[in-house]
Formats: sequence, C-alpha cells, structure tokens
Amino acid sequence: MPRGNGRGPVWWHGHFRGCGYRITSGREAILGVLTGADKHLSAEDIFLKVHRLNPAIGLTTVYRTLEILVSLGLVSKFDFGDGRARYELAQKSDFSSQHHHHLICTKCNRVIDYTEFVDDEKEFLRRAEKGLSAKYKFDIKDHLIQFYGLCDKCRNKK
Amino acid sequence: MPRGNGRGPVWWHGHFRGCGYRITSGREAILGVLTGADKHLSAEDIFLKVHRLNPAIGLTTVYRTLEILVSLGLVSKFDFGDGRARYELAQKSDFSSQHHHHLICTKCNRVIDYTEFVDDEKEFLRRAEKGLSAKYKFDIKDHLIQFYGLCDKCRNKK
DNA sequence: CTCCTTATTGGTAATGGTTTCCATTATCAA
DNA sequence: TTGATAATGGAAACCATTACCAATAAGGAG
Repeated sequence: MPRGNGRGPVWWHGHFRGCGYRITSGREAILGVLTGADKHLSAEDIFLKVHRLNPAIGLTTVYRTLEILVSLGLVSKFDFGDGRARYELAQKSDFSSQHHHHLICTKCNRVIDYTEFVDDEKEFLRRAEKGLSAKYKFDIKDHLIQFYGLCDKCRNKK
Repeated sequence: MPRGNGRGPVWWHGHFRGCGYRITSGREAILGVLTGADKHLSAEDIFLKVHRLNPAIGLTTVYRTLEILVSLGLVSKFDFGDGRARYELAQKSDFSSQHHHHLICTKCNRVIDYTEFVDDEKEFLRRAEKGLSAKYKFDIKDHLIQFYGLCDKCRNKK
C-alpha cells in the first residue's frame, strides 16, 4: 500500500524509476507538499512550503519537478488567467481524483472546484467531441471548461 | 448607419464618447485593423498592421487601447495558453458576432473557431449555471470552453 | 562499500509579453 | 483660440518562467 510518511518507497517512486528519473530529496519534498495540499498551488506557493522543510531547494527545481510531474500525468496544471499557473495532484494515493472544473471569481481570484453536473457535462462533451472531430478532422485530447463571475463574498460588496 | 470608411463618425465613436474617451488617430487605426481582421490577433499582430498604416503609433498604445476596448465589451480577449493574448472584435458593425468557441491544436497552435453545437451547449450551460449559482451562491457572468488536440495536419505527422 | 557516469541541483542571468513612468503632444469643450 | 487634461511613445520596470553552467549527488557496476 502506498505510503507517504518518510522512509520507504512511496506511490510515485515507481513512476519516476520507470522513466529513468532519480529519487531526490527535493522531489520528495515537492511531492510531499503536493500530497498534503488541499488546493491548487502556484509554483511559488510550493516553493515557499518546500523551503520551510528544506531551505536548500531552489525555485528552479520546483519548476523542473513540476514539469516532469505534469508530463507523467501525476500533476495537473491549471491556468486561471491571473498570470501564474496552478498545480494540483492528479491522483491522491490509490484514488483517482474526481474530474472537476472551476468557478473563478473575477474580483478576488478565489477558485471553487465543483464536480456537479458531470453527467450532463459528459453527455454534452461526448456529443460535441464526436461532432467536432468529424467536421474538423480534429483529434480532441482534452477540454477546458471554466465559469467566471462573482463569489458569494464579492457579489455582496459594493 | 455605422460606417468605417474614414472621415465621419463610426459605430464605436458613441461608445468612446459616452465613457469620456477621446477619439484619436491611433484608436481609429487600431479599430480599423480589428474591423478588417478575420481572426484573433495578438497585440503584436495588431501593432504590426497598425504600424504599416501609421508608423507613429506605439505598441504601448495598442495595449492601452485594447484594454479599453475589452473593458467596454467591444473586443474579446482570449488566452490560448501560448503566452500571448489574442483579441477579436466582439461585434462587427450592427451585427453581433456569433458566440463561438475554439479548437486548439497543441502541436502547431492553430485555432479553429466553431459555432456548432451551440444549442446543445446552451442547454448544458443553462443547467450548469443555474445549478452552480444556486449551490455555490456564485454569480456566473461568463464561461470558457476550449478543446485541445491535434488538427488534421498534425495528426497525420509522426 | 567504493567508484564513476551522468542526472540533478541552485543561483544567476536571460526571456518575452505586458505595464508603468514621465515628459511631450493632441483632443475638444468653453 | 485657448486651456485643462487625456493620450501618447519610448524606455525602463515587471514578473512568471526558462536557460545556462559549474558544482553536487543518485545509484548501478564492480
């Protein structure tokens, strides 16, 4: 069973080994932060948290490790339009994280995850992808759906 | 009837005046380029075209004017994830442009507009927005839907 | 365990799109 | 025509991200 509590091999070691990547203390720390995070973090957020655990780890390493993790599909990268990317574990431990999208407050930049309406969405996406693939000979690999507006706090402010 | 052929007032003059903005030759040129464009242009694209009409107009003015146009809702700003924003007239002359979304090729960055499936989409969005607004007390103002994949040219390359 | 190849590292400099600054110029209401 | 002030352009600043490079460390071979 995968563990993340220090010494022994953890769930992601296999993914790294299998691709020829080495296990380093920097990568351990970064994965540790991502595993413990409950929301999308920017590279700098991650750097600051990692820095508290191990001040020797540099921002460059954070970016490089995140790039690897995204390419391995272990981490998802999001763009909320505020000029900095956010990162989030794509799977936690054994469990695949649920597919979800985001509500983005255009005033305070708060981001709310939602997993509702996935059935509606699945059906819509299935039809759209099928139709668009055929019409434009486009091989659709992924999609992005985001809603923008005002969160409950901001909508009540003048 | 709105015109865009040089001397007299054109369709957007009223929008500018109404907000206290002045009509300048730079803004005329930029709006002219946008009106004549048939696809999303980057700020630099617009600058280069404007520069051919009037070399005195600087890149800064292009950015500033685009910011105003977006804030007035006359121009839409898109982020296709390649690090530069794209701009497109939100309405052409009297006609509202059709609501559309984008297929983005992750290999060559080509962008295909599509207006298909808007009925499906409208229905899906209507339900999603209604449900999400209620559940999260989120006042949804806008949405973003994009599909990523390989265009017909790139999918056939190794 | 030790050695050796080479992936990885951190700090710094560079990148590139976008913004800010500021002195100069142009718009347009009076 | 004039004056208040919005708009301008060019250069510098900004800022997240990337490239570079000499120093370090992971981990397989022996």
